[in-house]
Amino acid sequence: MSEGGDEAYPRGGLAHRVPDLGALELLLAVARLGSLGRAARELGITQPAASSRIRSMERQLGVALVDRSPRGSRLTDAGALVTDWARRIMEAAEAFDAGAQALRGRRDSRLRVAASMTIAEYLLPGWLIALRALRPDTAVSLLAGNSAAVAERLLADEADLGFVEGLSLPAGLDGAVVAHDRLIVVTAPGHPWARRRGPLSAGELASTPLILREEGSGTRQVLNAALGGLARPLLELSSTTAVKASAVSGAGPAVLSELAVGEELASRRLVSVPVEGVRLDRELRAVWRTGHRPTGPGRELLGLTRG
Amino acid sequence: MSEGGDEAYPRGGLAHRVPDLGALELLLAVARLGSLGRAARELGITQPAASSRIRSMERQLGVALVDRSPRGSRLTDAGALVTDWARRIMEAAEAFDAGAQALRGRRDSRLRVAASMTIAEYLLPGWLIALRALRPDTAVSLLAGNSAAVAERLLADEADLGFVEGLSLPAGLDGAVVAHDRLIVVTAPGHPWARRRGPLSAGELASTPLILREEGSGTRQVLNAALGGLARPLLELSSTTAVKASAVSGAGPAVLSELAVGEELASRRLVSVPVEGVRLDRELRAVWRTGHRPTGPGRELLGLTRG
DNA sequence: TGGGGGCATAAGCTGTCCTTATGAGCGAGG
DNA sequence: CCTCGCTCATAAGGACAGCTTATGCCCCCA
Repeated sequence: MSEGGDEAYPRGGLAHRVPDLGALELLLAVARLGSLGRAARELGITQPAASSRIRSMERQLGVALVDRSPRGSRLTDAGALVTDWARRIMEAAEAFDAGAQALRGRRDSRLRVAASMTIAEYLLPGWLIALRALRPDTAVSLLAGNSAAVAERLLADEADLGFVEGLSLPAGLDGAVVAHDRLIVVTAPGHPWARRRGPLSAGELASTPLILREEGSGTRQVLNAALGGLARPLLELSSTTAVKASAVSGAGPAVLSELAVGEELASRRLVSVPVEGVRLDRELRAVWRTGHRPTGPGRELLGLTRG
Repeated sequence: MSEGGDEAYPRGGLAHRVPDLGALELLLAVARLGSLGRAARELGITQPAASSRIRSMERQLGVALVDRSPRGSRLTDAGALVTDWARRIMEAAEAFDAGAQALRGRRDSRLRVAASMTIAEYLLPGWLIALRALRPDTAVSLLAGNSAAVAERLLADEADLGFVEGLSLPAGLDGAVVAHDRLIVVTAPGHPWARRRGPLSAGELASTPLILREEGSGTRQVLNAALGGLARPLLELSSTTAVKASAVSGAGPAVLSELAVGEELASRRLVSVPVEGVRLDRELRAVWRTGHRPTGPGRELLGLTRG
């Protein structure tokens, strides 16, 4: 009765419980600039719009985010925390944007990149953000495919720079290693393997049912090759996220690319289990047509990946 | 002339170039379920709404995302990539939601947590997500503050479980180490320090101007303590993101929490420089009132953090 | 040859977010 | 002392995005 109607939080998807990207962007601007009005101006809206938007975000979250004063606005303690979490979302959005922009593949792009999936998914967006910071006017186009497709594009001079994962270099191409994609075995911290003394042997790994991506996926292929046979699936899931979620909830050990679980390892939601006697390393290479080492923006991007 | 008007991408903030969270959520559902209609039903909207929303997302991005057929919809190659990137955004949004929900701090929460900033910012959301997976009905409330405030809450029995960073345990509390917050020195891959043979000495670090958070920040305090004096700032910035961005763009070496740069290290936008002779490690502890080791949901959460 | 699942289109409604216009608190300077 | 300049809040109106219902077409299968 006396308990108004705002107790229960909104049902429905995440999107109804998390402020939209525009609101988060505004919050970050307020945090940085110290005033609603200045933040509004920076985003090209009016001060009342900003005021109302922040207010409705506070209502949605049920938390006061900014201390308003006649001399500006500062974040509350809770606001600082929310802002930090919001920043993570915006960083992911920035990566999305960088990738999507390249994917749009305008024909007038100054740099045409062809990349394999793992690289395009995990690494390229970060590189593109860095490249954008360095050379804001470089338009990049991206084509994603397997190693053979990447090689084909390069040889047909339809791409300036490629990225492939795999052991050998396709014919007609030169390359340089830019990163390593290491498959790792992970479990929830409560799993017996998390407390092992010594590393896992190849035999143990091969004989234990694992949470895996579906047959045919890249990581599954690498794992099969490394084990010299077929890995035994405990669960077969169609997305890396699903695999991670299962592992976190303790369903069993999973095998995943190291690139996919950085966050979970850092927060100890997952623990890495050492393995010996198996080559789970895979080299990720930048490649180009023999004798056509990239110049201009391609060289720039290459520099970002190799240091 | 002949080039319509959709060549230039929309001006304005990221929010105008990245689909909103609802659209991304829908895309993930389509990817998972293989049909627009099923995805619509899962999200509680109608099939035409889903159809139109996906279509406008494709228009916004300038890329076909799904192959529609009379027998369902599957992602295109580009769509799979976009979906992967979208998943990262949604994961960050999930962490935001978990944190914000706890921050709302309803009085009927079954588990009251008090945590220091670093932990609340980087680790706690992940733990809360894991806890939610394990015990969906556990309502958690979060209060963030410094170590003294956390101790005070616990001693006043206003919190069931605390998390503090620091060397010593406040009086009246028991605790257990759950993680380590290590400050690391990072540079852009092009920086001379990235190619060093041996580790950096404390003296070199102390005498080199660094990109740092502002005086008074937690990381700055730890750094000063470790160096036994004052670090020399090359730039003083007020957010971790700004520090990272400066370092990535090559402005100089920066000192940051390892937790803040996982992604950048993995993609080699930043490189970690080893340091010797300095204790940049800081232990992160779970704490509780002496003799009141948490039970129920608190024990559960503790288990997630310690394995 | 229906029936059912899939998707697309059209028309109408609603709510959100923007704008402009205005007012009120606080501090600095003539 | 008063006014200017900055801050934020409120009110009223308009534009647009996204939802719904209603429909149609396509394909497969029984």
